[in-house]
Amino acid sequence: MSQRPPIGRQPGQPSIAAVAARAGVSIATVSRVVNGVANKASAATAERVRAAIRELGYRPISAGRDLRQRSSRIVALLTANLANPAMAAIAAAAEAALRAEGLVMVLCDTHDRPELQDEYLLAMRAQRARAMVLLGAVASPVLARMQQEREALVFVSRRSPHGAAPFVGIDNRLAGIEVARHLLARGCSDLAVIHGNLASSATTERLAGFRAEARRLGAGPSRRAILSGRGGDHLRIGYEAMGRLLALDRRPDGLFCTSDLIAFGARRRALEAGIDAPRDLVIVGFDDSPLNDWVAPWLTSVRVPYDSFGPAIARAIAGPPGADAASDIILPHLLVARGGATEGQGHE
Amino acid sequence: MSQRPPIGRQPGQPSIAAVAARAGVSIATVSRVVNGVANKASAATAERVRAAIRELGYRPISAGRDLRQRSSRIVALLTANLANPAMAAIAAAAEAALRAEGLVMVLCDTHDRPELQDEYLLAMRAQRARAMVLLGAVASPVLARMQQEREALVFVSRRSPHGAAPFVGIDNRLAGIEVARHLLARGCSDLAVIHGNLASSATTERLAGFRAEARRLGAGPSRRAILSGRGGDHLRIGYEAMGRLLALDRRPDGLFCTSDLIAFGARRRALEAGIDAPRDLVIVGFDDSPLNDWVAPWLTSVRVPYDSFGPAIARAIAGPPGADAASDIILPHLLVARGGATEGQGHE
DNA sequence: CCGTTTTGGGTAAACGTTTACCCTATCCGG
DNA sequence: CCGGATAGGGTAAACGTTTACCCAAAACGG
Repeated sequence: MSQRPPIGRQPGQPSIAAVAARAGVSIATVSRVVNGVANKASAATAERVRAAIRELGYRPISAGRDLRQRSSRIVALLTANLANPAMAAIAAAAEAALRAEGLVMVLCDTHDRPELQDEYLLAMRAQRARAMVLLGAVASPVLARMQQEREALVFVSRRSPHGAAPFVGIDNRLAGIEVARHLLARGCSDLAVIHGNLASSATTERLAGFRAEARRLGAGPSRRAILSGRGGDHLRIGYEAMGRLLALDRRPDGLFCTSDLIAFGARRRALEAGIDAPRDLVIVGFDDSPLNDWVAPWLTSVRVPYDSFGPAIARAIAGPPGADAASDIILPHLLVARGGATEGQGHE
Repeated sequence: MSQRPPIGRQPGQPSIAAVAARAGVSIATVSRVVNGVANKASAATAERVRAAIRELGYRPISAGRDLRQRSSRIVALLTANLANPAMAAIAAAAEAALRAEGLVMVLCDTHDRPELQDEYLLAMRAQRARAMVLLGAVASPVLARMQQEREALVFVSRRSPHGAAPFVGIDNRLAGIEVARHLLARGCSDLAVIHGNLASSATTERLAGFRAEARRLGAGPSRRAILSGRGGDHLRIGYEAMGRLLALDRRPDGLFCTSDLIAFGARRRALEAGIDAPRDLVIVGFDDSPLNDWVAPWLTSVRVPYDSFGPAIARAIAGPPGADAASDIILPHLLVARGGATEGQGHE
């Protein structure tokens, strides 16, 4: 059965010992040169070592280092839903930023399920991941425990469900306010909202800002016009909720969806009922994936700055591990108006 | 400066020794129980060990195992472009399938750049990745070398640029043929093509099938109606090429884009010129991301079976490392017709 | 009842790094 | 010319697993 070569394959893979031998120094010296320890090798020696490394094509095996240092160069990114282009965009940005710091990103899709999230957290701790980045965290036992054990955690987009912790994201409340203003500025009088999981701080903050501002301007949406949906599939949530919205006696003319996917679902349902956006109904989404410019010219959306997320995440990881609240990194967002009078309002 | 605790953090992390002590056995026994080695522990002992593991919350640190076994549980997935929802969908499927096998997936975005691909390949080999999955490989020196050193490589979607190697994908040539038939069946008489990088086997095969079948049916597109674009941004390629297509004396009424993103770009340019799809122009794309149903009801596209890619990739990895040509895994595709007569043709 | 397997389990040697110590020259200020 | 710093570099001990050996006891075939 065990027809695979006993164990010692990888003929190429030169070890540090091979380099040391070739350069005529000890492995300690090679290690020090590799890691750039100062005052530990003469210029000549260092150059000899570097030459040997080049010639052999040596790269330190991470397992050795990881074992010794009790920590790896891996950073785990747990995303709630990779099918969401916005999440994918952030993941891509994070990957680029992390690798610029010499870190390796492993990607896990939790599908917003607590057990899966826990399983991943445990698996990643066994990998001695340097940090876990939660892009859309959900409450779970292991997460709670790790947070109080001060494991290196960074919450992106959605705040920790278990108290203060390092956070990277935008000002969701302010964005909600801007959306309300935008809809009213476009002449909408009957507002409605379709939102996802209220356990997400992003959702609740957006919603709170929106409602407060709409009410302040005398156009607060009725309670019956604020719909939510179960499950993680935003497309279906939007589709299904729009159906209910259409059944209302007074049809809304302005709709805020707390994610673009919800907006996609809602619009499709509306179209089926002969209602076209933005002609009959102004829809505002959230996230504004880079693809929107190409596939959704009808959708006004709040753009989160994907590219800035990468470096911000990297910074959060490099930062103090015991970072409390104050260490939040809030990035600027931008309401991108489409399909109407060409207006756009920024936020410094 | 070195204010971080000297080195021995992680108070929680129990090691195999702790488990052994608690269960009153040697670490060897613990290891054997963990790995399910038969006939090496009595039922009673095994249960005692398992109890200790549960109580301590023990998980083997991978670095230890990796070092000893000279191989990790990491599988690297190098994708050409994570911004493409189709690639993201495949990545997500692969991740799920791999983790079901106890493997961990690390994601790298090569942006279709050879140097970056090489850098990643080297980095992943240093991680002792069990296999590298190339989702859209590009020719590069390190890739060529690794392939001839029989490193575990799996090519997805796009074949290896360096000769025969394990492959997972669809029958691109056949798909191209079906696209030609579809356009003609919809009454198009002037066909055009916009394609991406010809170094991609997927592109060339699709193109070849399409041209051959169109010609056979007496409607081969003129040479001037086959356009390509430089760079990796398919959206721009489509947009720009469509511009050139519009300048042609005879405007095509059927367009084959070798990726959906190209189609998105093309359609937008067409719209700007007042040409609407599918009314004035039938566009067929390729990949058919799950989002298309929601955002692109006008786009007919060849759907690749994302979900099947995950298990197929896992199988390819588990398979013989020296797998030659014959080990290709060809998955069924499906032409999804939208925006016209509701027809759909499958392929078993 | 003897010889041979099989079962159950411990010992210790890897695996490839990093790094705390140790040691020897030099250098340099006075 | 002496004493201390510093530069340059080697030795060996971790790090946490897996697994090749070794060995005792039990089971078993005759």
